[in-house]
Amino acid sequence: MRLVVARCSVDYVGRLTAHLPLATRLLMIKADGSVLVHSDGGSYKPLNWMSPPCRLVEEPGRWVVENKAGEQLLITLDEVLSDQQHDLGVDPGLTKDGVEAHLQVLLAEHVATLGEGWSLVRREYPTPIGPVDLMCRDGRGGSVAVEIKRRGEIDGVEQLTRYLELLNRDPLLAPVTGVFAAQQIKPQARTLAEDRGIRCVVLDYDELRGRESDAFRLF
Amino acid sequence: MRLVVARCSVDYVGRLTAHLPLATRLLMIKADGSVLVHSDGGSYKPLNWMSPPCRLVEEPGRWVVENKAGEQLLITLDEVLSDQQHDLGVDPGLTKDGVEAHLQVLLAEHVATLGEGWSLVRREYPTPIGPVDLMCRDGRGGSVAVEIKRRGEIDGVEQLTRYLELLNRDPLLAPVTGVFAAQQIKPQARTLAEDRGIRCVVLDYDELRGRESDAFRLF
DNA sequence: TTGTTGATTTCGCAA
DNA sequence: TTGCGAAGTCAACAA
Repeated sequence: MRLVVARCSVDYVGRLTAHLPLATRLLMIKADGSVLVHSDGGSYKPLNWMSPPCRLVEEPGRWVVENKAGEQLLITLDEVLSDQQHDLGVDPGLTKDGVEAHLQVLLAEHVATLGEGWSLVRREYPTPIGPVDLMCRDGRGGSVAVEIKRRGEIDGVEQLTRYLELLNRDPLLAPVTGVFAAQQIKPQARTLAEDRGIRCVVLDYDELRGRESDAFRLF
Repeated sequence: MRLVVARCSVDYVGRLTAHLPLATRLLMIKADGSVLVHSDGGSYKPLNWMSPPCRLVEEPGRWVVENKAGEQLLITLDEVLSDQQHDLGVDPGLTKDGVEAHLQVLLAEHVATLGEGWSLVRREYPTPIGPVDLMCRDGRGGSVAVEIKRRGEIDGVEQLTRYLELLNRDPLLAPVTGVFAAQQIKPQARTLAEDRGIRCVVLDYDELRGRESDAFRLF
């Protein structure tokens, strides 16, 4: 990785046109040729960048970074304040926990959270327009499609609605009711869901994880 | 901005739990206290980070970055290979062109692109569930709601459908037809739209911009 | 290769 | 401040 601190102006021409006037910035050139232009603030997103695969051509006082699609990042260097190279090697990468997939696994193991006598038919129940997160049977044996989101927004309700419309065409399955389960449900999503007869359930991740621990403690 | 190259391991505990095993990485500490952990590859997104506002506490061999919500980024330093500080100053920032807002302005000024005798009623026509991008009248005086996207996907069709359903409840306005206008319309979105009687129009940004230039040339 | 969905999304605008 | 939609979204995963 090469780190250059320089007074520069930057122009991007590609999916849009963007210009950065002259200022001092950090230019990060990664081993794969990608370039990031960072200022001293903002979030993790660079002011401007070129994603790999791309190639950097260095001319005196000017860098041209171009990718296959013809998008260009032009960096005009006014003054280079620092230029250093480091060999970082390949990164072993990140391990995560706590995302939607985990929520799905947890709720699948504890469908009783949704109601007494509920049982799981299957996780990732296949339909022609995509898998339903959970297919369950409620206490009276009725089919229930459950859509799980970390944050419940209108899109999720629309998605579940499409599943329900399709599933209810199957006479062997119908009637299929719907449950929209999320850690947080936005008011507009809740209104739309309930207007369509879909039940909303707010999930408590820590509580589900707690039940998980309890289950382990039995052994 | 402070740039540290170090062999380190990183743990994030917050909205999720994530771990980075020992490796050589770039640690970028911005003036606002935010920290970015970059490897020599991947995209512009860091492997791990803490967004501002947050504060960094330096202990021997260990950095603790914490924000108000109690999310923590723990960096365990094994060996510091480089540590340098640069004064970048405040960045003047980015100017953009070519986004959806501009498309909306351009099409509003050239609704005739959509059909002969068409006129604009108003841009950002308000409804209880959000503003319709353009409300127009077609050559025969019929109301038309236009949804504009850069890339037309299913979400946009759903959105327009909700608007149309609502607008058609108003007897003074009904019947309201729909136009889904985008620079690019995905096949699935087109199928869904046309199935619902919504007309699809592919916009040519350069052509609209050209008409704009033509208009200026008249003066 | 293409499409779909999630994201510690981030970012910008408007109410 | 909050909420919502767009993003040069990116990235992972399935078809």
